[in-house]
Order: sequence, then C-alpha cells, then structure tokens
Amino acid sequence: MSKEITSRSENYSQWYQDIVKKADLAENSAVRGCMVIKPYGYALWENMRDQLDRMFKETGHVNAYFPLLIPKSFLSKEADHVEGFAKECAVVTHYRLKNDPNGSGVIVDPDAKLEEELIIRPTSETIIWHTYKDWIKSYRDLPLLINQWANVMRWEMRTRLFLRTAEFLWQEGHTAHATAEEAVEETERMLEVYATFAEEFLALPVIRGKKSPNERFAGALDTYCIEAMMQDGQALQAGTSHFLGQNFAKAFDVKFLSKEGVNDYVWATSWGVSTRLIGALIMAHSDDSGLVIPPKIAPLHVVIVPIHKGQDDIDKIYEKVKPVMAALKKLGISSKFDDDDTKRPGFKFADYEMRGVPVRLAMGMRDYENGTIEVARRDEKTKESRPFEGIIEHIQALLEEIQANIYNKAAAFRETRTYSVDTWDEFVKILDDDQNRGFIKAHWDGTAETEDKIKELTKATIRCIPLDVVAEEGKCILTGNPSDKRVIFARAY
RNA sequence: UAGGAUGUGGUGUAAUGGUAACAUAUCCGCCUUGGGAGCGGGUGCUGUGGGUUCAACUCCCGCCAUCCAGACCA
Repeated sequence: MSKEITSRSENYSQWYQDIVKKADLAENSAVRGCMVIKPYGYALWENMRDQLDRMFKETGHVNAYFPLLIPKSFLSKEADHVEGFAKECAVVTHYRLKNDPNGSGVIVDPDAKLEEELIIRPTSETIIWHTYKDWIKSYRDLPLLINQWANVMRWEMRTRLFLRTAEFLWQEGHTAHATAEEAVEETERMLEVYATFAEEFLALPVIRGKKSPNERFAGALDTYCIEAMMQDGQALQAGTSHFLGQNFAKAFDVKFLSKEGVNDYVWATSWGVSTRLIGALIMAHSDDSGLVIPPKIAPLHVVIVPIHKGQDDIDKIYEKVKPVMAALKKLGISSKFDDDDTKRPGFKFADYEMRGVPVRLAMGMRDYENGTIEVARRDEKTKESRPFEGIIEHIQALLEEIQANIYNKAAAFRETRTYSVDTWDEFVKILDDDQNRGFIKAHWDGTAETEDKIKELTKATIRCIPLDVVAEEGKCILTGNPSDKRVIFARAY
C-alpha cells in the first residue's frame, strides 16, 4: 500500500478512488464494471442495511425475495418503464455450454437457445407486479408492504466504485394500496425514513424534494428524492421513493374488490437505496487522511494501540484496558486491541485514520505509570492525554460528539456552497468554478425544454423541487418567463 | 460511436531497434515500536495474433482491453 493519497483539492476523483482502495472498501473485479466489496466495505454496508431494515419493519414492512431473471415480455408491459431501462439490460439467451469442437475451451451451445430471453433484473417492478396479480384480490389484501434486499444489474457505460457499477446491492420496496392518497402517503413516509437515516446515521444532511418530470423514474407519476452535497459541490442522489400511480397495476392487471364491491386497480409505490450510500459517505466526510465514518455506522468504534518495548509491556497494557473494552461492549461500543507487533505505532495510526475509525486510544509505559491514556478523535484529527480513570464515560460522550460534529460540518459546508441566484451570468459562473461550485436555488419556468437547454449549456440539472419550498414570484433564470418558486440546480454524479 | 489516447512485475513509472530498469508492495533475515523506520537478500513483467528485421517493449497491420469525450444512471 502506498503511503499517500491524492489531495482532495488537487484531484477529487483520484482522491475518492484512493480512499476506496486504501481504506480497503472495494476494488474492481475481473468482470467488466462489477466491483468486489471487501470485508471492511461490506461491514459498512451491513451496518447500513441492518439499520434500514429495522426502520422498514418499524413502518410495517416485511421482507421477501423475487427472482433474478425476468422474462423479456414482462419488461415490455409498461411502455415508459421499458424505454427507461432497455438500453442497459443484460440478457440471458442460452442455458448450456459445450466443449468447443474446434479446439480447447467451451462455447455456447447453439442448440440451447431460450425460446424467450431472460433479463437480469435492472429493478424488479415487473416481476413483482406479475406476482402481485395473484396475491391481491380484495381490499383485505391491502396494503401490501414488501421490501426486497437484492442485487441488480444495469449495463452502465462508465462505472465508478460504489457510485455507479454494473452490478450493485440495494433494497427495493414495492407496495400496493387501495387509494392514491394512501400510496402518496407511503411514498412520502419512506422518503422521510431515508432522510432520517441519512441525517441521523450517516451524518449526511439531505434535501427532501421531488424530481422534475425530466428526471422521473421510468414509469412513475412522481419521484421523490433525497439529494446530498459532496465536497466538490456536486449533488448525489442518495435515495428515491416513487409514486407509481396505477401504471404497473394496469400493465399487470392487478385489481382488487373494494369494501363497496367496486373492482379497481391498486395504487403503487416503490423506493430504494443502494451501496451508492457508501460512496456518499466517503465523498461527504472524508479528508486527505482517508475515510471518516460516523460512529453510528462504523464497523469499529475504538481501536487501542499499545506502545511497547516487549511482550511484557503488551501484556501489562492489555490487562489494564481489558475491563474498559468489556464495559464498552456493554454500551454497544466495539473496540479492538491491536497487538500486532510486526507494525509500528505510526503505521497503525495512519492505517486506522485511513479506515476512519472514530476514536483511537494509545497507551505506552509512560501512560501506564502515570495513569493516563492518549485519546485521538478521527473527525478533527486532534489528540489529548487524559486520566485513565473515567475513560469509558469520556469515550461514550466523545462518540456522540463526533457523530454530531460530522453532521454539523457537512451541513455548514452545504450552507456555504448553496446560492440563491437571479442572473444567468452568475449561474454559469458558479457552475464553472471548481472551488465554489454548489447548489443553486433559482427560478425555472417549469418546462422540460428549458431544463434540457440548461443542462446542455452548463451540465447542471434540476436536482429537485424541495418539499419545503416557499412560494415566490420570479423570472426563469434562462428564459425570463414567470416562475412561482425556486428549484435546486447542481451538477450531479 | 467511421471520435481521441493508452496497454511493461500486484500497483505506479522508465527504457525509441541491441543485456527490460526504478519506486512501492510482497517473502526471508537482522534491528525496531510515543506518527506511515532502517539495512541485507529473494520472488515476479512487455495485452493478444501476425508482419518487417541478424535483432522488436520500441516500427507496421488485425484483434482485445482500458481511459478520455458523448449517451445513461441507485
């Protein structure tokens, strides 16, 4: 492992890649566009997944699992949906290989061609709604609140670890309701679950909003999203929740008999977050020393590095900190005593910083004699010597402080990089400025043409129309046509 | 995509027709442990197929792959 990572200000993309690789999160695999998530990166995902799963269950959802392969015909039943995904689908055409008659290796057996091709799911609406048809007959079967943890595949042209890979892990919730109001409520409820998760656990401030029609999910009537700002001022969509109306119910003929005896199509939602959240976490909080992980999601909270002259010293220090580790465990705080004597302390310090462990304790014989211990916090990269007495309470409080501090830093950063802009010149200037680029609140005339034109001219898109937007008379930033509210523009990942 | 560039140890680079070099990682040994130590030794490489040549990492052609630009996206 090389010793330095590229500086954040010098080359943001390279900085990001360095952290992913050097913090041991993931790497590119032999398969085009697919990544290998390494144990440390996967532990991070597991923590996110477990917390989200709890939140889904608290809101009445249950988990189920649907097939990886989707018959091609299913995908073509919803017109917008197929148009949105057709260009990036991997297709299974054969079911058998055979030895190559002309030499070594195997070839696809031409006799084993499938009558109907199977699509590797890019998302599961179609197969799930095909299944729901048999599950939903009456108002008594509603609402149907199901979530699936799965992998999906989208044949992306250009990939980037965690942010965009051909295969990724995610969860997708698919619900069915008796009324449009209920479905909209569900869509908004799940958006709020995502926003709460991002803010409380990932320490990532997000804007809750709706997508413009241009940016809507293929097949949705309304797409809600949470948008986060990365440290280069670009936006990252961190989660989406869709109100699908009756589109999929109609496409798959899912009807229910109401209490009043009326037969009607059900109303649907779908919502998802993915391993992209790991990318968001990295780009929002990390620094030139590597990853910074909020305590509430960290695979390891506290690392203890002994500084020693021999095995005797290690044993003494271990005896001293053992009760502390046990007490921390009872508080739900994980700790590790790193007694690997093939690595020197300086190396360990740098390594745990790279991996973003929130708190580091160091104890040498000097501390041992004096009844002190060195406490270093990852978020601020500061350290202090403290009395060993009372260290447990201190760590507990410190972890909470770190969690809050990481959030506050990200929120303050977003604040300084959010602009309210009324002239086109200023709009362009901010988007072109590498050092100050950010979110722009500006008026928009509400047309897709204007949005497209702005994208073409500046690469910026409408990230969302915030849910808490206030009505305000104004003129479109591009056309000067009347507008009644500001929307958020930014360049995005 | 009638686009542009590039393929050398695990990784990052050097060698412009003539013994494939350096850094880092890795392995062994010694020495070390309060911020990524040091010394000695070992392993390991020209994407692929063809052509030109006494001789090809180097020149030519095909293929493959990657990156950049486009299009798309959780």
